[in-house]
Amino acid sequence: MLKGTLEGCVLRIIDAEETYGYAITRRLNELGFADVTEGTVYTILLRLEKRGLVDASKRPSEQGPPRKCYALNAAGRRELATFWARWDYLSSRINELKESRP
Amino acid sequence: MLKGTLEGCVLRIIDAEETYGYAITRRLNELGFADVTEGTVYTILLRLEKRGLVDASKRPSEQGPPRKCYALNAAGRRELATFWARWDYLSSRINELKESRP
DNA sequence: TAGCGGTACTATGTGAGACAAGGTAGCGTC
DNA sequence: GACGCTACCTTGTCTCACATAGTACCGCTA
Repeated sequence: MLKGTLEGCVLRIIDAEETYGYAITRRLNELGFADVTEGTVYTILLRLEKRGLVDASKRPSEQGPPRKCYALNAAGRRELATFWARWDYLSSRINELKESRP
Repeated sequence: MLKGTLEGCVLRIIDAEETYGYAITRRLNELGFADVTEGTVYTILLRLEKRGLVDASKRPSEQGPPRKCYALNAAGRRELATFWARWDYLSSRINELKESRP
């Protein structure tokens, strides 16, 4: 039902700033999604790329191997908007259920 | 990440009132979870029963076959509490991410 | 200069949850 | 007796999340 939520979060992070897998993982961890690992993020990123929601480009790094930077394109922004709509709807339904008196 | 949310909702509904699969499905639908089907609910119910979170009992129905009524037991109430804790944590993290300025 | 730790990406396999699809059956009514 | 509603269960499939493991670049230091 709420599957694809992590994917939405990744879209949001990319929307805020053009970035890359390793940094996205660190960002998610510091945002409180503690047990999200690189493997998880990279599979999401590849999926997003395959679905044509992000544009990727290689950039040299100051330290370590080159980075694969991702930017949201128009389709990605549309997807993000529908994701938030879905999220708002479902999360408020769940909160209603939680708060409702028997 | 948020998987098991539907399961939590089902636990909540049973916690509010001892009830059965068919009615739970109708309840979820009218609560706004429109595309939840009976098959989905029954698999959740069987899982809950197997995990010892609910107690089941057959009851005759006024119309139609007998109902399998479910009630939350102590373990189920504990599970529901930890589910809400998890939900509160994750949903507020996601809302923070949503509301945050780039 | 070899090794270590941090950065950075990729591939592959697994498990569980959500869902579709289909089947069985009791009961009331037209 | 066919239809429609109630009520349950089974089986298969897809995808997401996650684990695991491997490759490789770079800077530091012992």
